[in-house]
Amino acid sequence: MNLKELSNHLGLSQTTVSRALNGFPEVNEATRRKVLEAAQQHNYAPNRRAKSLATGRAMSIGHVIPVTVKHEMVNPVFADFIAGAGETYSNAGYDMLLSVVRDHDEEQAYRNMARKGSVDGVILHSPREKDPRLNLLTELGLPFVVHGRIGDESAPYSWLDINNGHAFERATDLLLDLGHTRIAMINGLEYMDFARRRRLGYETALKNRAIVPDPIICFSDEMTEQNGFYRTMELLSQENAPTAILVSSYISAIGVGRAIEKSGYRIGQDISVVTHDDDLSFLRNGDDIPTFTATRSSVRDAGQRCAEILLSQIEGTSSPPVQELWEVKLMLGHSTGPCRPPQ
Amino acid sequence: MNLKELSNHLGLSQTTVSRALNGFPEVNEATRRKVLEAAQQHNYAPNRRAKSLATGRAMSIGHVIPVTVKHEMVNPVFADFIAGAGETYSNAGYDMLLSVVRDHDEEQAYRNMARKGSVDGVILHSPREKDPRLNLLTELGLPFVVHGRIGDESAPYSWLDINNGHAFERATDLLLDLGHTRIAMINGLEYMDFARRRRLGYETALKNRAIVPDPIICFSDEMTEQNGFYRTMELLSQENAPTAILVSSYISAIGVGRAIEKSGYRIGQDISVVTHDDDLSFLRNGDDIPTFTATRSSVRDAGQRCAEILLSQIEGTSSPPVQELWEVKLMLGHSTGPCRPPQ
DNA sequence: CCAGTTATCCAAAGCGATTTGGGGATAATT
DNA sequence: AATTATCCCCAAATCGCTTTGGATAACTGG
Repeated sequence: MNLKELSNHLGLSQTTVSRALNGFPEVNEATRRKVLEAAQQHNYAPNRRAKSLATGRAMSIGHVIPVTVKHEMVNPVFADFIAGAGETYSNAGYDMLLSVVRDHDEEQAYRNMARKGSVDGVILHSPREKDPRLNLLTELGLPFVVHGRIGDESAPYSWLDINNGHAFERATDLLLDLGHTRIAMINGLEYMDFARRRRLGYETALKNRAIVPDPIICFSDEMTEQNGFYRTMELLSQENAPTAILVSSYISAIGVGRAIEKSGYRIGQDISVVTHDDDLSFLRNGDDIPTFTATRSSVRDAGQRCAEILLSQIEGTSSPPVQELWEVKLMLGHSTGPCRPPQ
Repeated sequence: MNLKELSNHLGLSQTTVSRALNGFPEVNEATRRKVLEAAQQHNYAPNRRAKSLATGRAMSIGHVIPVTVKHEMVNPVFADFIAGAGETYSNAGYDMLLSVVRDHDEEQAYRNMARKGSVDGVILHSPREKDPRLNLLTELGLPFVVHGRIGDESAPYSWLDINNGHAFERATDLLLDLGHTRIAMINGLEYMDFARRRRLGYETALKNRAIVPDPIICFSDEMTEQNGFYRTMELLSQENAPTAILVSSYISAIGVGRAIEKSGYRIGQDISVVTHDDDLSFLRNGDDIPTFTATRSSVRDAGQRCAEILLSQIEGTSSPPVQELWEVKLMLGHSTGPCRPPQ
């Protein structure tokens, strides 16, 4: 059933039917009712592609999801981010277009979306410190919102980020306050902006107490459970092993925990652990008292808010860029305790 | 740059330019070269919406991702499934349309996709034993492939499933062979077809050894880390506590492991654990020797294959339904050992 | 009673592609 | 030389919607 058939059936013009359905004022209320009824009865909904072509709006938002070539890995936080964003989209009548690509093909993916006109805007995921996609998208004239930040946050683009630096500075301070001085860090890939900022926060806290960061106990890699495990095994076998570990992802922290247990230590007693926690729906960090002491921020909420910002950017009239920096909660859990060096 | 502009620029008709780009034979090779060059140079690509409208093919595939109202949870296996499927789609020039909805709104989501003509086919996720979506999609005339199976697999629809029943029967047999007789099960929601089949496999194995399944040690719930943890704590505090636990998801198994450690037992020594493992990219179950003994099957491979089947269904000429049942590997890891009842 | 509104509706022109049904050269065949 | 094929190309219709620019009839106030 298409518009022509429906309007023939009703003995009305396509114009009137279209206007009735889209809520224009110049149509009699009685007619509108008839139209709406008939539409419902015949299960009619305007063809999306035709509508898009006529209005010039794709009514869909693109997400480019990179798969790392290195480990063929897709970041699991996307699941929750997308759950948040998706809800906002549906409510506003937008579709979500996903493009899953090898991480080095990301630029081309954005370029294609723009060329083919299949989206009205995009969310930029996993920003790097210097990210060519910033210029690319600006150049393409495609509205976008960055989940995170590019190194240079003074540029006039919209972003939503958590205060990674402050979060990790506080986390480090907490450990220092507990008496730990040899604090390891198992970070994400540090060409990612969030990881770089976390590292800076960590170093700031150390330097404030005149502790020189030791590269031997700092790792930067993909945030898998396995990396958490192996890096921790490595740390614990060192001569001057750390008494505390700062972790960039809850998933890695699970591996960290496994390694600590396996080595015969107890988390929170022999070794303290603080992790960042994206509050993933399938991996909640405890109920009232968290399993891991953590800096927590819901990535799902971020998805929802990013989507809102993007839609208002698209529908609003050239509004100024929105830039939001969210502070994170520091949740005290069972994984931290006073420094008590082994042996 | 659109087709009209490009053809004006070239001094050719739109017809010829379109045919040149789409590889039709009735265009001079010299002309075609010129057209391709100009297209490249002006960064032209046909507008997706216009092309779709003209051809009547949306060139996109829909996925409906349910978020459970209960725990606001999105199943993390989607990330990997979609990574697999996405690759197939891009290679074939298809887009992926994601619709994230509350789990009780799923039907409406499929219905909308069909009405609005925004997709050429869909993947049906998380099938139930009796699933109304089967009839719905058939009725809507929308090509689809089920990831999993509906209870009645004799119906003529395409599906790709792993042999859940056999997998869990083997897993249970393994535990029985190790001398365990009191084997608990922490399963997914049993209105889901996969969970039901796993339960049946488990019961079959028990009955073959004349053991009556005990409902006190069988749980059916969402597969979160937390559920794994709490159910295990519950099990271990029982009078006649089980010596082995069968788990339906690697994520829950992590919680199971945490509970076992926390209770002062050792996994694989005091308590044996076998889990199903979807081989998630961010949660690999060990390298050579798995952390957990597991029935393993890559959900990413499943995504890729489901996409292939769906595309061939859409492009092929009314081919018969494809039904594939994959056997899973049983990987021996560190989490199983001979029965050695505590105390 | 008449010009000026107001309330409703419609025909037709887009949107940007594909595709149908020729048409004019040029080459090949009688 | 006339006819037929073959090659290459084009004008125009089409997909299903929105939107522009009226048109008609009823209603208003002076």
